[in-house]
Amino acid sequence: MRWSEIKEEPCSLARTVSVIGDRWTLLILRDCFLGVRRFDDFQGRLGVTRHVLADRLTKLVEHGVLARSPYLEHPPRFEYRLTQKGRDLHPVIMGLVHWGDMHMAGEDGRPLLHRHKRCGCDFDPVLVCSACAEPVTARDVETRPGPGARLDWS
Amino acid sequence: MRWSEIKEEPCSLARTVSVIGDRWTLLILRDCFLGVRRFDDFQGRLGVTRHVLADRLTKLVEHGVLARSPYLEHPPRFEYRLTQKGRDLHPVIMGLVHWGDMHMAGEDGRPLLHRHKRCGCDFDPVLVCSACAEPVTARDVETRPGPGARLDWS
DNA sequence: TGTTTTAAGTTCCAAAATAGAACTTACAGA
DNA sequence: TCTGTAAGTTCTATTTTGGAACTTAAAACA
Repeated sequence: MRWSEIKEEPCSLARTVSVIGDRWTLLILRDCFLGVRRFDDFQGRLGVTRHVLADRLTKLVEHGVLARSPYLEHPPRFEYRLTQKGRDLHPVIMGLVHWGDMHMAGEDGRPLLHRHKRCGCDFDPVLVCSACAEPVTARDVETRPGPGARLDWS
Repeated sequence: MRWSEIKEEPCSLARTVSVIGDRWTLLILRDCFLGVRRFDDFQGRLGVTRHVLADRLTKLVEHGVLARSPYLEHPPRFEYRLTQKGRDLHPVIMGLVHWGDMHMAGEDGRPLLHRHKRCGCDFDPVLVCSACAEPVTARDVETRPGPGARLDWS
C-alpha cells in the first residue's frame, strides 16, 4: 500500500500518520516546537538532506501544519512557523519525548527538561480523560465504531 | 543521516522516533492496541508487504516493545503482544488519533470512539501537568538542558 | 492416500525514496 | 570584483519498498 492510499483509510491514526508519520517530519516538528524556523537551521541541526527537507516542509505547509511566510523581501527569505493545527500536535510530541525519557534515556538521565510556566515545576505529561479528569491507561479504554466508520472495515 | 545515527542523538524524541518513527510501525502499534496479534492478521488489515511487516515486528521485539511467544507448539505458531514498554506508548497513539479526529475526520465524523471504562464516558485525551494537574499547551512549556544533555548540542 | 488450507515467514525483481554532494539564484557587504 | 548567506534544485549511487511468488510444516478435507 502507498502513502496516497493510507490517507483514505477510515482511521484517524492512519490519516495523521499520512501527514506526520515519518522520522524526518517528526524531527522537523520537534525543532519547530523548540523555535527553529529557517531552512538552513533545520538542515544544520537535523543533518537531513536538503532535498528531503524541502519536500517535507512543502508537505507540512500543504497540510496546514506549518505556514511559510517571508521575513525579508530583498533578498526573498522565508520562515516556517507552526499554525494552530501544528501546535495541536504538541501532545503527540510530548508523548514521544516522554516515552524516550522513560525507556531510552542513558545513564545520565533525560537530555531535556520541561517546565510548566504556570506552576513553575518541571513536569511530565499525563494523559487524562476529558470527561472525568482521571488518568487513562491502555487497559481503561474500550473502542467502538463512530459515525465516520466504514462498514467494510473493522 | 541514517537511522543508526539518529538513535545516538541526545534527544528523547529522536530516540523514540528511531524505534517507532515510521508509518508502518505506527500502524502496527495501532492494531496491537486494538488486539491484533498474528502475522497474517496484521498483514491483511494493513496491506503492508510481508517483507516489511516481518522486518518491523522483529525490530519491535528487539526493542522490547512487543513480545513474540508461541500460541501453538505443533505446528509452531507465534503471536506478538505489547509489553509494558509497548503499552506505555498508549498516550502517543491516543495523541495521534485525537489529532486525526480533530483535523482529518471527514464530514461523517470520527471513525472510532473511545470509552473510558472507569467513568463510562466517551472521551478525548487531555494532556495535563504531572505537578499541578492543569492542562498544558505548547505555549505553557519552557525547556532547558537536563542531566543527559550533551554540551555540543542545543 | 492425495489435495488443499493455514500460518508465518523468505526470496526475487522492479520501482520509489534517500544520502551525499555539487550547483543555482539573488542579494549584501568588504 | 570577490566572498558569503539563504533557500532551494539537480545529480548519481545506494537503500528501501511494493508486489508477487515461493517455502515449510502441520491439519483438515475428499
